[in-house]
Amino acid sequence: MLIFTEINISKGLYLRDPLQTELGRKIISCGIELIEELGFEKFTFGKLSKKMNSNEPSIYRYFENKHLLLLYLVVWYWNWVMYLIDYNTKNIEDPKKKLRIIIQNFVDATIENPGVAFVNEKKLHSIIIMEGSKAYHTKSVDNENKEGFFKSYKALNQKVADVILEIDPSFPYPHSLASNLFETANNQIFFAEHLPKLTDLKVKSKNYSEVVELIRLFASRMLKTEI
Amino acid sequence: MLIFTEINISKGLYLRDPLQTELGRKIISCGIELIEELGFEKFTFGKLSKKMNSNEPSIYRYFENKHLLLLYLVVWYWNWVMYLIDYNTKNIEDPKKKLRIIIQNFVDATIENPGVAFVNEKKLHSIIIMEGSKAYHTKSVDNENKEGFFKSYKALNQKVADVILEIDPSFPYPHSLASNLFETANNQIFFAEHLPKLTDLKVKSKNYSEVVELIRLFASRMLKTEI
DNA sequence: TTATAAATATTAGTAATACTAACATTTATA
DNA sequence: TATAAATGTTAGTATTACTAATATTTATAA
Repeated sequence: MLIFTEINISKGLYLRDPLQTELGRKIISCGIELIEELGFEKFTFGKLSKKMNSNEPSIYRYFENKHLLLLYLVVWYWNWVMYLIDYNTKNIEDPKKKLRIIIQNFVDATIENPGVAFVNEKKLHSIIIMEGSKAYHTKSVDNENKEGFFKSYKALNQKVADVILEIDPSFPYPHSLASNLFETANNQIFFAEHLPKLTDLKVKSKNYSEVVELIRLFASRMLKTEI
Repeated sequence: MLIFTEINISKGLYLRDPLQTELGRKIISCGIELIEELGFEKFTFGKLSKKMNSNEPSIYRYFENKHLLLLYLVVWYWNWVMYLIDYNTKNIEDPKKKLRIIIQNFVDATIENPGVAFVNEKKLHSIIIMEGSKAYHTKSVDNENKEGFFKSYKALNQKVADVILEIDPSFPYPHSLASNLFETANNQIFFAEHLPKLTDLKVKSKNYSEVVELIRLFASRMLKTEI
């Protein structure tokens, strides 16, 4: 069995590794709770420190600012999805079956058994849906890309692109399709929950089965074969 | 010829209609310049007032906060794309041809002739690519939806969904495909410009022809007919 | 066990942001 | 010319996004 580790998180993302200490793990767990509750704009390190019964300077010793904490969580999520895909596609040869599993894990990386005690995967998933794109839609994205902060997303994307090419080696846009399936999954869930006129899906109480069906149909038609 | 007006912008979005005064139009034009330059996080009304040689309280008489100014610009963009589509698909019967024109206008709503003197469409387009999704990925989205702030996006989406259904009346996800084509266009441009490993496209100096090709292939395969 | 280092907490501070109130001045309109 | 509307000016508050300095607690090593 694979072990889920965070060795893929770039050093530069944090000042002190939050996984190594109790306080660091509390920043992650309470940070997830509070960002999910308040939304990223209203979330501050001051409020987080109160929730943790700690203090602002201690948090600043771990993360330079709240943007890098969000990015850390998003990178964590990408690693978590990568782990789930690796784990669930192990020993599976059929690339179509692999893509089916990938889609399932794209849509709902929360139904799997708990990964790490201090990470609430359901709330992390909510943060990805609501705040995820803010982690890279910033003026600093190019510098952060140079620092290697997005290599998890790229690795995940490359893995999916490879499966796409296994299914159809002549498909001209494997990377675009891979990122599109991932982004579309998150986006259509957001629309279903907040702007339902922009989608045909119904999502009731976090039941994402219709989303899986949609993404499978998208993938099937794009690759001209039943996924 | 159609006239591009802003009657579709909900009253609640602003405190005083910026189109009615010189100062209001300056808020829009300088706001576009400055958000594009600084990014939305670093953009403040204080900086904007200095750029305009005006003052903060005057800006606050038009917009409650910078989030609503961004949303105003995004709604403007949706209306602008809607206008372009209406204008360019006028008297065209063939729904496939209509969808082709829609895709062209999704990808690049800037190559058309200038709409309104005080709006720099190229910079507005850059803002949409970089900051657009922040206009609705907030905790206030449900309230703002109730206020009708997203009716422009819904109307645009419905128009495209109708064309999709003209092409294939049995297609099960017309609204999802419509929103997906729009979001994918913006997203793949962002990736091409900032995280190129996540796409197969090359975008050099704002030449989006490859993006149009990609979206056309996506649409063609989804609808099982050459668009 | 004690010495020492490392981590955390406390206090206090600054500059910037996100506003609001009160009032003065300019500009438009009746 | 009177009046209202719009804009400008000044001044203020609460919050945010940090940082510095120092005290205290906790872990580890001699």
